[in-house]
Amino acid sequence: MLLSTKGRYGLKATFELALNYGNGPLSLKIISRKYNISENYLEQLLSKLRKKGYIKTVRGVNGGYLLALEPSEITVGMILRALEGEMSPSDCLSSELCSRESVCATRVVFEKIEKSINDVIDSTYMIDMVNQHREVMKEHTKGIQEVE
Amino acid sequence: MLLSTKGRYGLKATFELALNYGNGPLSLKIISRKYNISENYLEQLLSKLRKKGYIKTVRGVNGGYLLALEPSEITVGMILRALEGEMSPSDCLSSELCSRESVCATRVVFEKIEKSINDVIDSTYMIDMVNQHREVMKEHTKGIQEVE
DNA sequence: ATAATAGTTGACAAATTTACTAGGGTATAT
DNA sequence: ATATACCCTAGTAAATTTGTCAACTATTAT
Repeated sequence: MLLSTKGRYGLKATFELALNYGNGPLSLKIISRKYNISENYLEQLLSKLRKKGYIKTVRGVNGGYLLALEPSEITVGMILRALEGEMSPSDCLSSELCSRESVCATRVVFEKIEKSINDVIDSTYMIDMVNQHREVMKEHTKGIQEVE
Repeated sequence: MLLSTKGRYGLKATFELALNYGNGPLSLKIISRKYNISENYLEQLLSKLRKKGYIKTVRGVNGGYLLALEPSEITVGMILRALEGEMSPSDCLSSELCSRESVCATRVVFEKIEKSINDVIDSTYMIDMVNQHREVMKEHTKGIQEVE
């Protein structure tokens, strides 16, 4: 029931872009080094997000990636679904494989789980993550020297 | 982000035992045929549940599996965790790998997702599934002949 | 113009997990 | 005794995950 690295890496990278929002493009190299993620692998993930229109790129010297929308317009759910597909605990919710829709007791449970996950990821925006992070950082550096 | 068949099959089988609660053991053969699950595979799953003390067995002729607890004492979470491990969307929540606990913004998101999943699965008992199922069946058979 | 930087694409492969299968062993009702 | 049913371990084929690699294309500072 884990998210794969796709969703986890992709969310971290998108958060990083949100942190940097307004300061020009951030290169793949910088992001991948900061989070210790394979450059080429992360590239594939960001490519998917670009195709969805959540991020955009600037090529050439000093190029890199930027959010294509404001941090208040991008949800965790948008990112995770782009990279992981539907956040559903069971195939039988999305496909037509389940023949006993009206009767299946486990289906009802899976629907509840799915709904609870979606409630969280669709109500959490990049801006929320940024604000929360800055709040924590403020606490954290009260008297502590920290290199991020 | 799918549950594997372990969790799905195991939950279905446990639900079946809950439906049958009070009526003696139910054999592996009957359960696996009803849900179209490999007999040997399901056996391995039920073995884990037995070791956890959620179900018990009767060997020999007319033997089979029974709930070891009442349907009101067994949660969906108990079954899923026994078969899938912790229902956590990210390793960094359970392991010590994550070095930036206090600062990691994605961690906060994963914690929220995990909590929402746990809220659902720990508050849904076998008896709830049975009651819900019987309710649906009652509706469903109003004027319809159905063979379950 | 061109060197440096950066993104794009597609093939490929190691590692891991999943979903079984096989087969011998043990207990029990008849 | 024996048919039935659970118990246990090992193996394994397929799928998925998690990358890696290499060649290519595009942009821009100089």
